[in-house]
Amino acid sequence: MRIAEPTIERIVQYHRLLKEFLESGRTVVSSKEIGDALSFKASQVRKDLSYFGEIGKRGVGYHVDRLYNHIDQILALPKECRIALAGVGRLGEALLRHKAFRDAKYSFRALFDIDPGKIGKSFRGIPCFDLADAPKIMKRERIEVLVLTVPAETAQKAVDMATAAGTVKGILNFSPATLVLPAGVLLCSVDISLELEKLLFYLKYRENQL
Amino acid sequence: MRIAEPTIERIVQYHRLLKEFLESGRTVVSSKEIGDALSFKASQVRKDLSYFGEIGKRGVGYHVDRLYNHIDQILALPKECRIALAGVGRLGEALLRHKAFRDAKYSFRALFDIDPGKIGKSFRGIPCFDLADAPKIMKRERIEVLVLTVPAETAQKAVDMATAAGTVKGILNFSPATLVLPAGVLLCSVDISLELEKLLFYLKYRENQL
DNA sequence: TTATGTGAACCATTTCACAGCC
DNA sequence: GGCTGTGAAATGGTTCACATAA
Repeated sequence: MRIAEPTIERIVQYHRLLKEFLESGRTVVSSKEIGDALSFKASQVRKDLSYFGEIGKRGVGYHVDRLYNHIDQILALPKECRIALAGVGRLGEALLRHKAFRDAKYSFRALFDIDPGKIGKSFRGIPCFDLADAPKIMKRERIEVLVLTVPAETAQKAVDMATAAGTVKGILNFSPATLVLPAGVLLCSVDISLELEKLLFYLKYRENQL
Repeated sequence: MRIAEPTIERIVQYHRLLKEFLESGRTVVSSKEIGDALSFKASQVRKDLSYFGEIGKRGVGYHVDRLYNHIDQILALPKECRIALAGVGRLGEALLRHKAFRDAKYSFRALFDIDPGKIGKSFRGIPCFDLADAPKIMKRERIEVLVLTVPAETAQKAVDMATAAGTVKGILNFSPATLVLPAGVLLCSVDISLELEKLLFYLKYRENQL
């Protein structure tokens, strides 16, 4: 059965919340309590959790420990995930140190840029290569995930170079470009300008409605 | 009439694309051409554009100049937007210089942090204050939008401090925390860890399906 | 009695299909 | 003839309501 994107977004949030509950020594939790903590409806929580089997106890709730481990299984990576980052600018460097990647399972193996001032240097101990060498390096390092923090103009070229070797399975894209990908490569985009413009549109729009 | 969030996300993308077309000297464009460029269906593009009035010409397409200006009106800010940023870490600094904010309409007026090593200093010419002084500064500077780049643990406190004066209308949140907001404050969240976990879940999930 | 699990109802969004205008 | 604008149909996602189990 297919799992919808909004569902998996919520699953990730349940995972976080349950980790907190687990650390605070809590043993049981109801769908209502989870929903209240994350601003979802209790029925939504129950439906999401039921996609992966019957895990709660009727009349009782969910056993925190059991539910956490269950979701952990769903989200856990089978093995180490080898990552490369293209575009060693401010945002790229911020991501190298970001909490999201601070897990033993994730490892940055290579950086790419087109700036001669950066090529050959290391950042946080990770070597920066010329983007032109990406096909060779991606293959050698068996990189599966590419983090894209290049300007929009360079984004497609970076994708083409990085996916040429065929090792890349997914891209986390921070550029505002529309990308053409080889078949079978998954894309997840974070478009900061778009989020800002969306927020400002709604602020303006709401004022006009009043 | 209410405009759905997916629609406004696409509108922002039409705006970008039309700017490119305008600069390249193109004069007319069809819904199919817009759709192909951004990976949307032509019917989707037409429906989106029709929400804001009849703007195309039947049998012809959309006049690039006219359509661009039309969307520009929809998205344009009525006036300067005064922004503050809480959490002057790597990500915060990256955002201060990010292209998304590089527009005469946006102006960062204040930064906030709890690190004594940062308080009193300036970053990119913008003064950093103690988060405890946020109520006073937010009011004085009449800040309408808050960009949140603090760790999850500090996020709620930063929101409480920054919204206390009642000037803040919207928050662009980069922390993975669930926030409680005063009534009437809009929230737009960018959760980097969540996006990464989502991508990796789908990679794993897809492999298991094969 | 309490809280889950789930089919059915509901609501939102996308896509279709074609009438209407250039 | 070609392409937009738009009701209607289809799809996708959320919420309800209640049977079920502890």
